[in-house]
Amino acid sequence: MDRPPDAAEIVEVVTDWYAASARDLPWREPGASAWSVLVSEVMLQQTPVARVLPVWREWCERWPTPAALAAATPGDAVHAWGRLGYPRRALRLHAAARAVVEQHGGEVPADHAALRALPGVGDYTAAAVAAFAHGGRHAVLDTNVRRVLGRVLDGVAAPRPAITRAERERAEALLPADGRQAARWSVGVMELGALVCTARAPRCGDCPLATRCRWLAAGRPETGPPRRAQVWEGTDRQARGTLLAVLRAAPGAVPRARLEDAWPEEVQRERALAGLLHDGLVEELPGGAYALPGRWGAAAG
DNA sequence: CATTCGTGGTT
DNA sequence: TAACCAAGAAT
Repeated sequence: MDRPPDAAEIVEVVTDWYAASARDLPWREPGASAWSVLVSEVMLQQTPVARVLPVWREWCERWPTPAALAAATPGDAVHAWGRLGYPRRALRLHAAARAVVEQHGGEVPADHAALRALPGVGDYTAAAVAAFAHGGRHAVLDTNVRRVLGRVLDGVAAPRPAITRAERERAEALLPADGRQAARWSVGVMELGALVCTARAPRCGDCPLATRCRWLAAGRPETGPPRRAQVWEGTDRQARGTLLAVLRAAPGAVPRARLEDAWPEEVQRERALAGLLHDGLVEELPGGAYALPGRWGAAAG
């Protein structure tokens, strides 16, 4: 449980690098609200920064507080989510906004457990919001941080698919005692993984940890079995995405025939539609039409 | 613990 | 160009 002897050194090197090399992202600005940080973190789950930026700006302008989003319909959130992918995140963010209003007086909580209890907020996002928005001292273990620590400290190219207890305890042991310094270290090591210690073509020549990296010292060995390639053509996900795209583009309700045109294969279309209805991403109207939830009467935009 | 869940840029 | 993959969460 003791801090590794060179922990302070690694933390200092990374935080110095971050101060000089970090991207200028709006949710990192001093004036960013905890709510805007939460919105960014949920949007950034499995979605690249470049695609998040314009949607995040639109959301923050339109719904600057949890109460503002809570007053909208879930369908409005799904619609404004656009093409970020994994649209259930939009639904969960909307549900989180309502929970914040109802259970936390409209203020995004600073407590990790309270954050973790919000819809769409897992271990990573709870730690990130607690740390980045509130200065709390929490280990922030996303895929970037796991990759950097795995390479530098373990000498392996990629971390295991599932996070281990030992990994979490080590990350906690690395944390500076002060919460805000810990947050700076966390965002710094995350940024290092995003910009330098990347999954595919790491730029070890630009890495501040190059002289301390076990993986680089070992000659950057490829370790572990390659991940199974994810198929896309003909999957239920593609069908769901296609159907939801039709509903997103429509001003209001959509007749069933238009969904049948969008995905002619019946068995898969019905399965996908049933899934969307089950998830609450789509609403079935009395007349046999479909719409984003709460947007059946929506005019345009 | 393994699966499911979008999307589009990069290599 | 097909494959890869980008700040995970829920079940």
